Amino acid sequence: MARKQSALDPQRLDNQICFAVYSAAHAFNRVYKPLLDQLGLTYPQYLVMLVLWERDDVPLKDIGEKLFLDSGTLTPLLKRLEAAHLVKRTRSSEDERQVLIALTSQGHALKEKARAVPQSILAASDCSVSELVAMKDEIVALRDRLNAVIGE
Amino acid sequence: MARKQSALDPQRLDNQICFAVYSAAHAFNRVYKPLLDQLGLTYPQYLVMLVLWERDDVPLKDIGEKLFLDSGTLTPLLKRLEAAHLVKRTRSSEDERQVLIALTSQGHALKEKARAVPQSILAASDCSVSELVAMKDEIVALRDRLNAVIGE
DNA sequence: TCACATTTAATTGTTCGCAATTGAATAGGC
DNA sequence: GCCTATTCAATTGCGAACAATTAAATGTGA
Repeated sequence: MARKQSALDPQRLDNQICFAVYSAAHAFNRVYKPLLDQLGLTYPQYLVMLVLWERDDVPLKDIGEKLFLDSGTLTPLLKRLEAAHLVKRTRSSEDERQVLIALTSQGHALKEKARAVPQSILAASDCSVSELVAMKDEIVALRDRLNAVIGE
Repeated sequence: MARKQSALDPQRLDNQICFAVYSAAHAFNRVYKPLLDQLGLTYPQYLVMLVLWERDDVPLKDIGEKLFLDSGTLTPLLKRLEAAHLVKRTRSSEDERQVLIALTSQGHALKEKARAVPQSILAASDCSVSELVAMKDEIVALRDRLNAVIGE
């Protein structure tokens, strides 16, 4: 039974959860794009803004830990957000190694304009909130198990 | 009840399924990295090889449709695979617009070396196969709904 | 046949994402 | 205090990812 075998073949593209996650991430990105264009943000920039809207004046390192990104990604990204007058970067006076990221008034104001984004995404998902929450929790749990393996 | 409110706030990072998917994709990538380094492949290159191991001598366009990638991504990627002697790119004689991608003998041979990869990923997932299959199917269904919205 | 639209890859420019390195600031042991 | 290790951000280089454009081949309708 060739069909049954291919349905179990772990080397088949369609059987790989990783490709499912990878392609879903790209699909989300394409849905977000037109929404975020109106805000003048890319998706990773939007993630940084979400972090800052929750807590302002945060070290770069903390943003990196929340988003699983390092300074090689964040430094140029934050410079672009600064060039767009959404954040300010200042060295901490207590610890000169740290760079603190603070919202500007424009950065604060953008939160209101961004309020409609999650609703649009929910609509595009065509799925109940409870289903999405359940999926999200499963995916987060899987991600955390994977990250635990890396940390070894 | 501040806690309950934040647990429902759709503008909070932790409540966004998209971030769950995005960060899980990166976590997978980090688990794959050391495995694929041994094969001399990046993850997107590995995906292309998976497609070719299923069916050889495929137009670039077909690879793009399977992986949801366009020529802007695939053309340079395939040139790198060609430089690594894993594939050959030739113009179709029936339709000169198309570029056909064929495995070299080295490209074929790599399939055997790659056989251990899915098992390592499964182990890192620390999860039963049936659970992973169920999650995969849910994520694929979500992805397809998102892609349907984009196509409108 | 000829004009026009469509399809397909390639190219250009911008932004991520990360490994590896560098350099400055801080912490800890002596 | 002094030497060393650690921490943190920035930098460099490479490989995606994608929008927008270009160019060539093919298809289609008058």
